[in-house]
Amino acid sequence: MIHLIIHLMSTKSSPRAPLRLRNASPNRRERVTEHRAVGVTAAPTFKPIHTRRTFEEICERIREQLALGILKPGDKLPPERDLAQQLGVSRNVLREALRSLEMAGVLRLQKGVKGGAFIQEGDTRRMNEVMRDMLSLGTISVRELSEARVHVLDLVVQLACAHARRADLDALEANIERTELATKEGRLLDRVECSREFYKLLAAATGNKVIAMIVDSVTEIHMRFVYAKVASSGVAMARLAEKRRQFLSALSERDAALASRLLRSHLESVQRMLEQDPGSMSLHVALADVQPGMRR
Amino acid sequence: MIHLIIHLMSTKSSPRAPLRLRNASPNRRERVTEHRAVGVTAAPTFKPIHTRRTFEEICERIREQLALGILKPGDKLPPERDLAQQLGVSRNVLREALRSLEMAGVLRLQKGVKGGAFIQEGDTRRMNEVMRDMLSLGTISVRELSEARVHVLDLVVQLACAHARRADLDALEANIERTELATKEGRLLDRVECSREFYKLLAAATGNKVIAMIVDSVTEIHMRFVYAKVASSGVAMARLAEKRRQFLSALSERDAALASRLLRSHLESVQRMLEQDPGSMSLHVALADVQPGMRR
DNA sequence: ATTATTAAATGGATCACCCATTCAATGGAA
DNA sequence: TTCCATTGAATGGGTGATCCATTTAATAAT
Repeated sequence: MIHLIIHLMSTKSSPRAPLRLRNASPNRRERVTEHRAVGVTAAPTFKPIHTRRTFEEICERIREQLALGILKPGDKLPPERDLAQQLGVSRNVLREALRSLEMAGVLRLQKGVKGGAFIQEGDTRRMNEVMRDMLSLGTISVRELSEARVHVLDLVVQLACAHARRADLDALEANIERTELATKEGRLLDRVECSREFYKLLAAATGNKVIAMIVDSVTEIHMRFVYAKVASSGVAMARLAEKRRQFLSALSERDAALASRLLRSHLESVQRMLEQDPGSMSLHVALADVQPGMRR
Repeated sequence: MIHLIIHLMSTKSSPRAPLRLRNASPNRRERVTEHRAVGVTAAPTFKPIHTRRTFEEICERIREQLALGILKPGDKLPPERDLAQQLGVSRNVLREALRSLEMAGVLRLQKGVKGGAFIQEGDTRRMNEVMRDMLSLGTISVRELSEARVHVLDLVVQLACAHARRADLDALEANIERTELATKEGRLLDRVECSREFYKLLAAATGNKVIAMIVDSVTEIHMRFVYAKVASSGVAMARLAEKRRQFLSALSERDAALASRLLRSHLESVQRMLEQDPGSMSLHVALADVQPGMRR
C-alpha cells in the first residue's frame, strides 16, 4: 500500500497558494472600489463569476490528480487534518468534498489508525445509481429503460458471440446448472438471482467493460420487477434453464442470429409475464429499497 | 414552486425518531454489559454491523422520498438549520449529505433568502462523469470506450432510422448547415463542436433518453480526442458536411443498412486520423480539464 | 509466549459562530 | 404616485474547537 504524501496544489492555472477563497473581502465597503474602468465604454468584460465553492474545487483537484495518474487505486490521501491544512480550508469543508467523492465511488473512508481516504477501484455500480436517480426524478421512464435493455442486450449477444472465451462459456454453463438446481428445489427467488447473474456473465462475455457496465445498469432495474413479480405471484418462467441451454449452445457455436432470436423471444415472454399484472412494473417496485447494493 | 415541508422520517423500517445514532453509548465502560446471552451456545446471531454513517442515512432518506414521489423536481427542502433539527443531526453532517446529493445531480443548493435545496431535473451528464472516473481509475480503457462507442452508435442508427421524427431530421439538417458554414469560414474547432452536437441530435432521434444518455457518455470522451487533434494539427476531416448529408439522406429514407455503412466508414476514417499521431488518444487528453461541463 | 491493557491516530459528529448573497420590505426622493 | 436606494432577515458557505468511536500498534501483565 503506497502512502503518498500528496500536494494537492493545482497543476493548471496559476500557482495559487492554498485555496484561501475565504476572507477575500474582509470589509464590504472596500468592494465599491472594485468597479473598474469607469469611463471605458469598451466591451464590458464581465468577470467570469467564479463563485466556485471550495468543496467543488477540492473535488476537482483530487480528480485532477487521478486524471494525471498521480493518484491511483490503493493510494491513501493524507489525514483529513493534514490535508485540510495543506489546502488551507477547514476540516469540515474538506470532509464535504471527501464524502462526495466517497458517494461517487472514488474514495473509501476508513476509520482508525492506519485508516484514511483510500482511492478505490472504479465501482461500476455507480451507473446503476445514475439510472435509479434518473428514474426517480422522472427523467427516464420504465418503458424507455426496458426498451433500451432489449436493444442493448441484442448488441451484447452479437458481441458475446464474437468474443466469448472458453471461461465465459463455462461460467454461463455453471450458472445454468445452478438455475436447474434451484428449479428442482423450488427456490424460485434464487432462480431470479441466477438470472441476474446470467446477464452479468453475458455482459462480461463481450470482453468490453464499458458495454458490461451499460448492460448491468439497464438490467438491474428490470430484475427487480421480475423479483417482485415472482415473489408476489409465486409463479416463474417455465423451462428457463432449458431455454438458457439452447441459447448458450447457439452462443458457443457463434450463431449470433439464432442466439439473438432466442433471447429476444425469451425477453418477450418475460415481458408478457410481467405485464399480466399491470403495476408490477411500477416505479415503486423499481425503486423500493433504494441503494441496497451500493457500498455496504 | 412548491414549498414542501417534508418529514424525512423513514417510511420503511421501524418508526425511529430523528436519527440520533450518536450518544448511543455515553460511557465506554457500559459497553461491557452489552455482551449478551452469556451461556447460550445457540446460533451466534451476529449483529449486522450497521455502522451506516449518518450522512449516508440522510442521503438514503432523501432518495427514498424521491422514489416515493413525495419529492419531485422543483421542490425545495426545508432550510438546512430546520432540516438538521428535524433529523436530529448537526448541520454539518446534513450538509455533507446535501453536497453529495448535489454532486450527484439530484439537488441544487441556492443561496440567499428564498434559496434552499431544490430537487433538480435529472442531469444526464452524470453518466459522462461516471465514464470519466472509470477512465481515471483505470477501470475501463480508451480502447474499450472507443469500441463501445462504435457498437452503440450502430445501434443508434438502427433506432434513429426507425423512430426519427421530422423535427429530429430538421435539427440534424440545421446542424449540417452550421457545419458547412464553419467549414467555409475555416472555423475548425467550431466544426468539432458541430460534430459533438450532431451525435447528440442523432442520439435524441432514437426517441429513447436512456439510449441517448448512453451515447452521449461514450461520445463525450471521444470528441475530446478529436478536438485535441484538430486543435494541435490544424487539419480536419475532409468532406465532413458532405458525408453528413449523405448519412442524413439515408436516415431520412429509413435506409438503416446504408446509414449504418456510411457512419461506420466515417468512424473508421476518423479513427485513422486520430491514430496517425499516436498519443493523441492518450488518457491525458481525455481527462484534461476534468469536469468543465458539469455544474459550472 | 500469550493475552490483556493502553495509547495514539484517524475518521465521525457536534456546536457555536461568522461571512456572503439574495430578496422583500421599507422609506425617501422625484 | 412611482421609482430607486437602503436595510434587514433568511439562507447557504465556511471556520475552528472539541469531543466520540474505532482501529491498530506498542506495552505490560500473566
